[in-house]
Amino acid sequence: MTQEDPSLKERKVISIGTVRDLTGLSERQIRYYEERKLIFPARSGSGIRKYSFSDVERLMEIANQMEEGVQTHEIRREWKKKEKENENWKKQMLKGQIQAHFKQNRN
Amino acid sequence: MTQEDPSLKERKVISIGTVRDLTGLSERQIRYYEERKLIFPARSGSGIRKYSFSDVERLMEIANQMEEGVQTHEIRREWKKKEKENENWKKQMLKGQIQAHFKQNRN
DNA sequence: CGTGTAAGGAATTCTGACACG
DNA sequence: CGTGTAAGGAATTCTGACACG
Repeated sequence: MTQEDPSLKERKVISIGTVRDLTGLSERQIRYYEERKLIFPARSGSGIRKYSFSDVERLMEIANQMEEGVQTHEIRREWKKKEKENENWKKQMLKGQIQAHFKQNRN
Repeated sequence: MTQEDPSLKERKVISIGTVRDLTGLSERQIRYYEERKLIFPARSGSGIRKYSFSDVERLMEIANQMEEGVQTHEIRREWKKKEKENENWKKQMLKGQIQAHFKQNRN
């Protein structure tokens, strides 16, 4: 109904204590993963970290990787890789769209 | 992906300061509307109020009503009324489903 | 490297109350 | 009735550091 929904999952509104409860991680761990550039909370005016549901999901993925013994460094590397692949995929899709468009016009 | 999504909007994870920022209402107002049974935050173990995105939406509707000069009492009354109507509507739908089912079986 | 913890301070939240109207 | 505010206390969060390994 109210149209501001699209990004509910991305809104940074959850503070670290709640994230702790949601993920089962310690605050120390959550802050550390930020230090290692795995997670990027927003900050309230007074400097308090605010997380989104997306961030919470991400933290749970990180927790899984860590359990498997993967180092934060590796997690970050893999993440960036997938990010790049995703971008390329989007580019290809766009290309396809454009070609399809011209094809249609020629018929 | 992670299957716990359905209720993202209902998860009580936002504390009152953030709700204040999101709605523009004062904390006093937010607590008062709770006192008047218009909103029902959860409580953390230590007694801190936690709101959902749904609650935030609701608060914005309340704010609109209040601006129009409607009393909390009236808002509550109207709300309960709509709730009841909604329940009846669901019952009717269910009835329809059942009838359709039997009809199909007879053919 | 990843995480626990004690330390000190700042910001948040809570309740009950007085105020105005 | 609806809301502001000062009051005192409890819970939360923050950072930088020491510890272990």
